[in-house]
Amino acid sequence: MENENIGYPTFGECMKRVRAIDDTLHIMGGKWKAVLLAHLCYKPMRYSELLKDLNGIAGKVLSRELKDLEMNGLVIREVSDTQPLTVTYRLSQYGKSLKELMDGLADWGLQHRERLFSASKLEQPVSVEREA
Amino acid sequence: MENENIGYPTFGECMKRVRAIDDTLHIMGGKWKAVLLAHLCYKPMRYSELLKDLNGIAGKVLSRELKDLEMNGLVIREVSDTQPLTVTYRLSQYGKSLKELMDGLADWGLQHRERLFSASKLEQPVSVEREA
DNA sequence: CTGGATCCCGAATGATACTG
DNA sequence: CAGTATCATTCGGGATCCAG
Repeated sequence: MENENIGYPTFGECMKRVRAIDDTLHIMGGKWKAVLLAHLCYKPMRYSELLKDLNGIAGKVLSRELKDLEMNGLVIREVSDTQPLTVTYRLSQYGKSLKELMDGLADWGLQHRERLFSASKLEQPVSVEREA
Repeated sequence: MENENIGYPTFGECMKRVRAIDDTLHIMGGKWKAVLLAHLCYKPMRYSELLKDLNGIAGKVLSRELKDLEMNGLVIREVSDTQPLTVTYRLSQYGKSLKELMDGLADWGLQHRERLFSASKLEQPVSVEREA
C-alpha cells in the first residue's frame, strides 16, 4: 500500500493533537478520576460517602483528586456550615460536558471486551486481517 | 434541585460502564500509548524510528507498549528477514477504530485549553455558574 | 537492528495519626 | 465530618548492558 495516513495534514498538527489528548487524559484519566466523575454523574455526594464508595481510595488521594477536578472547573464544592460542617461535591455544567467523552470510552471498552470474548470462543486469532 | 442524575438507569449499570472506561484507558491511556498510536496513525514505523521520535522513551518501555498494543490487536508487527532484520509496526484496521475516540479526546483538550486561556484573559473565575 | 534482563530511582499510593 | 501530615511501601520508568 502507498499511504496509510489517517487524516493528519502535517506531523506538527498531529503532535499538537497528541498534546491535547494528554491534557484531557491528565484531567480525566488516572486511577480514580473516571470512577469519581461517574459517581458524581449519578448524584452529588459528600466527602465521606465518596471515601466509602470508591473502594479502597485513601483520604489524602480523594482530597487531591477532588481538588484537581475543582480547579479544572469540573466539580463544584459546596460547604454547608451546619454542625458539624458538611461538604457536598457535585458535577458542574462544564463537568457534564465530559459525559459524551466518557460514554465514547465506555462504549469502546464494552465493544472490545465483547470482541475478546468472541475471539476466545472461536479459539481463533483476533485479527485475520491483511491490510490494504 | 431534585435529581441531577445524567442518564444512568441504575448504579450497577453505571459501575459497569466505569469498568469499561478503565479498560479503554488501560489500552490507550498511560504516558506513551497515545503518542505511539498517533505516530502510527501518521505512517507505519520501525522500532528504531519510534525510539528516536518518541522523545525520551526507553527501549524497554517501547517494547512493552508495542507488545501491549499488538496483543490488543491494535497494531501489527511485521518482520522482514533482511540482514540485519527490520521490524515494522503499523496500525491494524481495528486500531484505526480508536481514531474517533482519540479525536474526541483531542477536541475536548483543545477546547479546554481555549477555555482556560479565555478565562485568564478576562481575569475572572472560570465558573460563574449556578446549577439548576 | 530488535528487544530482553537487570539495577536503580523518584513519584504515587496506602495506612495511620492528628487537627479544625 | 472534612481534611492534613507523616511515614512506609509499591510501582512504573529510565539507563545500561547483553543477546539473537
